Amino acid sequence: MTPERSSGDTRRKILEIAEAEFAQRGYAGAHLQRIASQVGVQKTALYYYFPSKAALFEAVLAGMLEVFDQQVAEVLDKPTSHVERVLEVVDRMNSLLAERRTYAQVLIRIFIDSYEITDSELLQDPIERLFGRLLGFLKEGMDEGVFVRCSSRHLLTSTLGAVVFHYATGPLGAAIFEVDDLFTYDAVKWRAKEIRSLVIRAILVDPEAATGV
Amino acid sequence: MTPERSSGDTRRKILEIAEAEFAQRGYAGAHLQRIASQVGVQKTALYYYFPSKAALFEAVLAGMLEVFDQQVAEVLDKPTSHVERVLEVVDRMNSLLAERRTYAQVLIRIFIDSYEITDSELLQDPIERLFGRLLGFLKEGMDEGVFVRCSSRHLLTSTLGAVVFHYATGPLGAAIFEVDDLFTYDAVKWRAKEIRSLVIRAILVDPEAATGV
DNA sequence: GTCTATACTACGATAGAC
DNA sequence: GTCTATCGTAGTATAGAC
Repeated sequence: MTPERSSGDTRRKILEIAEAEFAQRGYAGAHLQRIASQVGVQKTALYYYFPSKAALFEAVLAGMLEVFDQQVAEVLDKPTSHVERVLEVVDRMNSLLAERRTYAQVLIRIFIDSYEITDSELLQDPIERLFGRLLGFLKEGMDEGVFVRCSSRHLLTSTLGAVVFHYATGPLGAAIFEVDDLFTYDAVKWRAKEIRSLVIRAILVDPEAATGV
Repeated sequence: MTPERSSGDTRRKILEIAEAEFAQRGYAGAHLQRIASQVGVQKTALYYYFPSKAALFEAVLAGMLEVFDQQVAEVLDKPTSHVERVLEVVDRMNSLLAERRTYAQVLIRIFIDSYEITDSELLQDPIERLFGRLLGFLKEGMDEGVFVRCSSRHLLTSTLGAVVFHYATGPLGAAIFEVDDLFTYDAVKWRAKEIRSLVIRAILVDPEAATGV
């Protein structure tokens, strides 16, 4: 093992468990006590790594935003067509939200709980970068005439809501689907197919053209 | 004034303020202290009307679900076409979410925080009724061949996410739109137009047919 | 129907031993 | 780097006066 194994491991483990805790219970509902005991340390040990609960929350959000931004950038920087890229972004989002099952809830909470984090400088930058990237891409597609012409901002929040909300619905959403879990292999594959065809209809000027992409 | 003015008024005022408090801060983040002081009574006075914080939360959710269900039922029971009705439901939702600015957040929290409320009998019924209504309507439209054939459950969560998320985005969403407030008359009218055209493209087999409805 | 007073618990956070 | 001990605050909730 590497020399820093223990040190880096604990910090990473704290972030991982805190992410799940914040996702399920929100900022106020998450308790450092619970996080610490799941990590296997005393509550106060958390303060060695993060100066406060708010700082821990910010670190969790920043980490998640970085992953999102990296994934989105990787797709959008490809030299493929706008049609191909928008579908790949949606696919990638779906996979990411399914693979890391806390992300959808955390992402929605970034907005819903934004009263508590709007003044966080650490997050302003990644948020602006991510949304700027996506808005710019949508506008390009409209200018090229392959995406329907409309408000790119509305299209973005609508699509985001459609894509993300599904995985954030928790037990109640599972009940609607009459399954135990929305994150099984089959459920995710089904979701990918459904959200893809919805996006095709909602965004593309010529939905037929997307067949086979 | 009516004889019961004071009594009914206080209860109503508590519900109204609690709704805003729960919406903004979530269940755990809402404090009875803050609710009481905004109502203008002592914290303990709340316990005269509701036996516990959880009961108050349930009452808030139940009230909101009832309004939603009533609005949806009113539209869906009309003898008009499926195309007309689906657009009117979306319009009505948009108006309702805009008029009562806490609803979007509360609605999303019902799902996201559903770990805390899945065992509430008071809410099971209205939730099932509302979603049953909407799912049945979507299936009917598909059977009639006017809505695109796909999973009605996926279509419902996607559409719900698209419609509701926008108004739940708080200050951060406002920042994306570069406005101070998403609830101004103009902003709401704009949103109505955008979400309507998105729903037309996403749900209707023949989007052109919706012009003029 | 609303108040004062209060019990009990748990939170986030700090200080300092090891 | 993690612990024990502890502080101050604030939470939900109860009992009983008025």
